[in-house]
Amino acid sequence: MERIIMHIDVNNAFLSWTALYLLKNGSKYDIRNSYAVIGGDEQTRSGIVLAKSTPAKRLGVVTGETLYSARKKCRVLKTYEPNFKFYSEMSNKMFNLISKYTPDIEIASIDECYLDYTKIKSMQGDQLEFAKKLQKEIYDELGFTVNIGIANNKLCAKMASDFTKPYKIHTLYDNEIQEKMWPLEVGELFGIGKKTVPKLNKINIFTIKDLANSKREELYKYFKNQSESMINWANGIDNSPVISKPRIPKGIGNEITLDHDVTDIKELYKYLLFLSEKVGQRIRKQNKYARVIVVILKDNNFKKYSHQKKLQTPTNNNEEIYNMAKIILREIYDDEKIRLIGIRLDNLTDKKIKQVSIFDKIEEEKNIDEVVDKLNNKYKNIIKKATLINTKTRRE
DNA sequence: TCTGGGGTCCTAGGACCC
DNA sequence: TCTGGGGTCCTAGGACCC
Repeated sequence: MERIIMHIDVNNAFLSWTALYLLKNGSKYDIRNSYAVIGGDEQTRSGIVLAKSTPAKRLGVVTGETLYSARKKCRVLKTYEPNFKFYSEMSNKMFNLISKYTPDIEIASIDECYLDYTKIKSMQGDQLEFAKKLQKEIYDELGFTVNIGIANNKLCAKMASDFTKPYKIHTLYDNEIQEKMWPLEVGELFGIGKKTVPKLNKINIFTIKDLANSKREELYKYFKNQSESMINWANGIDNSPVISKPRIPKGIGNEITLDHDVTDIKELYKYLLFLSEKVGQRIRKQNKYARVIVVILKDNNFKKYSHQKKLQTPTNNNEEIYNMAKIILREIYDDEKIRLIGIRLDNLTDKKIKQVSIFDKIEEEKNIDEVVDKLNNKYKNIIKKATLINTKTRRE
């Protein structure tokens, strides 16, 4: 049977949600209608555009560019800090609202999801009418607009929801692919990023149609095993199912850009300690253990590199994470000027494989971590290790 | 006043085993 | 006169997405 899939995508999510937050807290303005962006903090060297209003977009402001560059395009630009806690509330409200209609939704990110309409069509009726109703309901109940794409698979639904914005519904059924998708530039295709576009252009592929009609053997020379799926995407072929099960994380990582370049390894240790506690807290919340610990560095030339170590015994213990991270750092650090440092826990597993010889010590430490986690949750992170008290930590 | 942070998946090369 | 090769695991890095 032919599937009917919808992709629901919040318009300018962070900016819309901050607009609502401000309105809720007494602001007279709706920043959605002014030259506004959500951006990081230039003082801590995270000054990039995370989301922009439609008027700002019209002046050429793009996501990911520096605030400095955005301001050059729009001198009256206003910037607002992100409020992830509120974003996550709004996100949950939207997914809950959509879930009323079917459990078959896949949460793809904080502001988008897929919905498998196939099974509920007989109950809910025409999909376009349903989409209109859903879109209006989200706006009436929650106050922000979404785009909805309707198609026969996830890829095309996703492409359709991106066509024109805001507050639009588009279809991209199998029989519309040539007319609606093929004329687009190849970089518009989901999965084709900014590194791949120049490579494709070089072999005379400029539109999605060019890619769809390209020769498999020719493409294989440049993209190897990737070429098969690239051609499939360009033809709108995607058989992946809507997966409604909550995603189990494959890895947990945190990284911080430092407010100045650091060359003192002892200073880097402090950040490692901070990061160990952060990822430790998160992994224990998931009830998982990590087999692999990765340390990530970025130097002042923006070169990123990482090293990892596999553990004998998986861990979720702060002290163990920290100690291993220090060992890895010592191995890779060679007096570069460090701009960013991160820790990632990978190869997650459910159970700890117990090693009797050191078991007692670990259990004891683990209990301490758990007590601290509870207190942290209760008293908003007032408990910090002594060495961290003087370490500048950044807001989310 | 230059450039975030959270992920996923893939690839290539080396080590190691049989 | 020659020195396999498949399978698997591990690691580092890259591309992509929001």
